Amino acid sequence: MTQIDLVEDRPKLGRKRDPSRDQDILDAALDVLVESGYDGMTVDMVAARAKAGKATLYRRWPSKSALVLDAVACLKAGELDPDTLPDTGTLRGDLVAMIRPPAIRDGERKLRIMSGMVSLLADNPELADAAHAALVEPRAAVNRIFFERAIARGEVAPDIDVEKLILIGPALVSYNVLMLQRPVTREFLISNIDKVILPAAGVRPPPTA
Amino acid sequence: MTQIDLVEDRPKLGRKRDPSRDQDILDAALDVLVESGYDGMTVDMVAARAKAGKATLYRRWPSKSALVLDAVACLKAGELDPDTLPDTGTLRGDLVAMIRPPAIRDGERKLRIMSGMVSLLADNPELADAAHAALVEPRAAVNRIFFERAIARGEVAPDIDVEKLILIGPALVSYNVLMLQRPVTREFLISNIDKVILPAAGVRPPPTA
DNA sequence: CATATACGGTACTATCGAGTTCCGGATATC
DNA sequence: GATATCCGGAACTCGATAGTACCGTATATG
Repeated sequence: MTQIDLVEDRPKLGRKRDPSRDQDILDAALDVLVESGYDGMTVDMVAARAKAGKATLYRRWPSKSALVLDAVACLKAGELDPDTLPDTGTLRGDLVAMIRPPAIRDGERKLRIMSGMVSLLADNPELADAAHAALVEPRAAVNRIFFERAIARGEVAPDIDVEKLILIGPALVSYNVLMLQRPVTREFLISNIDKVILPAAGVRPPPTA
Repeated sequence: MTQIDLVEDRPKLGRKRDPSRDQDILDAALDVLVESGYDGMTVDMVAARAKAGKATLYRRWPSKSALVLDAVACLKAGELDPDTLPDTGTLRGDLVAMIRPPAIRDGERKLRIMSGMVSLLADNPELADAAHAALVEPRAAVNRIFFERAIARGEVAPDIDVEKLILIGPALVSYNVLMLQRPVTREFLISNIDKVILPAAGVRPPPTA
């Protein structure tokens, strides 16, 4: 056996690598990705946006694709605290309570990140996994909590297909934004809840006609 | 006024342009677009696939983007004959009757064409319009017919939001394929109909439990 | 204060792809 | 059969970009 443990060649001398630059660069990468898509984005754009030298980027990531993968993987959910989640007592109340301008903006941003990579996902399982974990699953998890609460309350039947229901909202929004190129408005989200999600969940009358 | 009408410089001499090559090239362009996405596709790939010279392509279209735009715009619906459409007497029957392997394949192909261009649509309204007309609208039109028949039969209430309901299916399928990277199966489509679309339309019991 | 490394920035190399040009051969008109 | 234009194909130009090398400067250890 060769010495495997000391492989981490940590330099003991010289200036230290500034860890705060990492996040700046990853943020810049996501910004550029949103604006230009994966193919339209250049490493120089990212460096300029982060006010960093290109060499600094390549000192930390071996390639553009590795940088983007890391940027997506490090994208935090930021809305998944079960404590900060609304709990209004009704399924509709919970779903509607999630509609707030910052959440809408965040969702649209994530959608554009996704759209900038869609054509890569097919032949890049790593990226597809990272994208799913960072962009799709967090929102689905929130909905999952709402539905399980509703089941526990007896508000919806326990045999509903939760995994399907939690995807209706994201699917409608993503189709609306990416395919139809329409903005996401509060009215749109409310009508999704009242006209599609709640009927599919078997909740009788949308409280407001 | 200058002579505007004779601008069409039709050559009267020499070999004629073979119109059948047009469709071959457009088909090849769509194939490559599906497999590689807009940015991954090269004009050489398209020429090779169509067994054509690159010069032949540029004799007919001024640029790669014009070629792709034309390829998408010329993509025909091929399923919109109101005569060949199923008419089973129930909304569910009509929707289920549309589930056939060729239609599934066709739908997935259109979806991948769309995904190969998603990031272009935002700053290319022409392309967005062409994509919508060729890829989104034909399928929506079919569903619209089914829902309007159902309303005429009294099967569903006349005040339902048809324009929203006809998009549920496409939205669920596109999310399933593009975001979740899952295949489109017959069971998936059936469950979309029974668990989401029909409840949203207010059709009481999914005939099969 | 000497050494080693990180930093932002610039210049460079190598590759790749859009678009052009030219070729020999095929096919049309006159 | 002369001429003009098409065809598939190959060679070319030119701009853009991933990745590398190096600069002068800043900051850490010893």
